[in-house]
Amino acid sequence: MKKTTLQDVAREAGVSLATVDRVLNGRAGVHVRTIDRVQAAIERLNYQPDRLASRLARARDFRLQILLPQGSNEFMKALEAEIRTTGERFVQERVRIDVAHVDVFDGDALAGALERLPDGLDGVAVVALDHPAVVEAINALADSGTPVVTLVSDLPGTRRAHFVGIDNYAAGRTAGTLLGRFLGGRTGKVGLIAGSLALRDHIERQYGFEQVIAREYPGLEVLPVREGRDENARVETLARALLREHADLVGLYNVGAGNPGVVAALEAAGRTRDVVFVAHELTAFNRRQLVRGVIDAVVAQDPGHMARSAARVLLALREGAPIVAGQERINIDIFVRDNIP
Amino acid sequence: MKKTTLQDVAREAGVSLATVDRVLNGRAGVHVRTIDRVQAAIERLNYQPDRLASRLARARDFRLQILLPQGSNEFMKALEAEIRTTGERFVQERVRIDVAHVDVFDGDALAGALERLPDGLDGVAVVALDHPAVVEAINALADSGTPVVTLVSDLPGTRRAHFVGIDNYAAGRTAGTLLGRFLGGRTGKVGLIAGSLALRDHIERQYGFEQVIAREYPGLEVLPVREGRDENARVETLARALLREHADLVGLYNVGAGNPGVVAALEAAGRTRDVVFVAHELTAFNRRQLVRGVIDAVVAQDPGHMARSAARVLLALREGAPIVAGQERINIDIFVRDNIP
DNA sequence: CGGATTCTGAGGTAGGCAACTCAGGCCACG
DNA sequence: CGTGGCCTGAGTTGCCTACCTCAGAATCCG
Repeated sequence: MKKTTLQDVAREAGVSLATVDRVLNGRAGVHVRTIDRVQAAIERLNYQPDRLASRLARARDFRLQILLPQGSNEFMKALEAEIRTTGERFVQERVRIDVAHVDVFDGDALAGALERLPDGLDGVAVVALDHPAVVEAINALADSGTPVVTLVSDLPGTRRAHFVGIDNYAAGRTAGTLLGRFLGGRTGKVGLIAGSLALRDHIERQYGFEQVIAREYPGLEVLPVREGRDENARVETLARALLREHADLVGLYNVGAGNPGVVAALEAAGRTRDVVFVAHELTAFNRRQLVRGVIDAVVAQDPGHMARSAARVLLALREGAPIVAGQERINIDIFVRDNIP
Repeated sequence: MKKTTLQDVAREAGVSLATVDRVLNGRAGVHVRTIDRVQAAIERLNYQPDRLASRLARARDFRLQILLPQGSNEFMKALEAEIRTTGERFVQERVRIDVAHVDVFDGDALAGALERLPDGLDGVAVVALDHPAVVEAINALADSGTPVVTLVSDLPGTRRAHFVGIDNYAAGRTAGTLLGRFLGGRTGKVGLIAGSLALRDHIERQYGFEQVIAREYPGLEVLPVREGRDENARVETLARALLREHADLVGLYNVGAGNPGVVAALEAAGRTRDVVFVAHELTAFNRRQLVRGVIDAVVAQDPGHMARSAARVLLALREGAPIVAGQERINIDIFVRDNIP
């Protein structure tokens, strides 16, 4: 049994290739009656377009737009680098990936950027911020037929087609379990540092973490969260204060970036070994500290995977191809010193 | 700057398309002088074949052959299922994936199967067994121009082009670190169960595990490894014996399959909570035990990723396309109850 | 108001896209 | 005058798309 082609469908429906193509791509200029006939033929023959052929024949390249927060942390930089690498590879597949930067914390700016996006985009990936204007802008884009995926930080209330990222609540719980188990029955206080309490992912992680500690490790007391704004210096100040004020501090969890600050504080206090420290993301720095034994575990999401997944998902959405769930799921990765890639 | 095509190369070299194509695909019937001319033109124009077009124009589909151990454990079954799923999707891309089963433990049988593979294969993935005849057969295949990758279990001495799997030594170390840290200073004996000491991956894991425990956790003593042959009943017997003979058993590491046996033994002894148990692979059973808290951590490799990676790598090798290292690296995944996908 | 003219919507034709492939053709050699 | 070796030409792959055609409706003009 040979593969059924557009030709077959055209013959079956009694129309020309162009008409079938118009129906398939939802372009105008076809009578409703004809559309029905063509669709019936497609059903009957179980026709599936050949992605290779259609990509080859397209005049225009696919254009994907990625919106990242500007001037941000190491993880975002890694993500951007991965997106660019992915972009280079996808050029060969007739896909162009553009990266733009916006101010994450300014909802109106982000919404404005979304609205001012050029026409003819085939997909948009955006690091979403929870703000009414952003919700609106994403919905408008989605409604206009441009597939939208959220990246790293989700906005579940919108009509985005997909989320490329992890469940940060589960990530926080994971951090809690690791810290709790690594402490192995020791009792005392646990310091908690977040980047900003305006970031949904940070709040979710914090919440998951606190919940696990409260429920499973009664001997541990989580201190009130402090905001480090993902800046090394500021984080260091916070960490030093925590160490100074709480002699019985046994654990530290940094929800966001700024880990060099934490490490510096631990080193200054000479407590790199006995304080269990759980951090996020497998940056070059964190990698070194894992090996040194200063960071005990890292909870991470793979920026390379995320970049590729965003591109694949957007393309699949555009081409009407199925999304392979297992492939596009972003795992909550745990790294200890022994399984660093 | 437009993309350079075969046409351009042909014009530049002063030959026809067909000739360039022959040179590109290393087919016979071209004079050495002409080959040089064409290759020079390719260099000069920095020509890169269009995979889309070539896939489309191929008369024949790509054919990949996967060789899996027969009648095996849950992980292998999951891997096979993933390979079949991958195969279904790749059909649309002109790739056919066949799966065959061989007896893993019989080196000659595996070598024979490799030698009897049909002609015209575009790639072979094999769960390798360390046996001279197998080494020989893999090298012969590779030398005949068929890309070969090893799957799950590697054979570094051969001319296989790639290994799809994890570093099992590191996986064992990871298990050791998790177990050691989870025990948090408790002292006592640690039981070690392997499937078979003829399996390279099991030995490597065991070695990595023992090394970490010996070096980092002086309070723990690893008991001599016992072979459970990946069978539940046999593993249960071993686990029961360990629990009975060692009152101070605080940890268990099962290198292979048969975890239901371990769990049954732990339950019978009423020690599901206080013995730290680290297992491998995220099977349905292990997932449940993680949630229940009987298994404390799972060290895993993602069968879906491995299936897709094997297919992608073989294709890339065949098409002369680059391999994206980050995408094809198989991670040593750590799962605790909170980050189960 | 009738016929000519211009729109407009519906649908067809043919020429790409970038490679693969097969039936020949040409030349030189024996 | 065969026979290889080397190479060309033209047809294919499955789909996209710019450019047409054509009928019927709307508009115009005398």
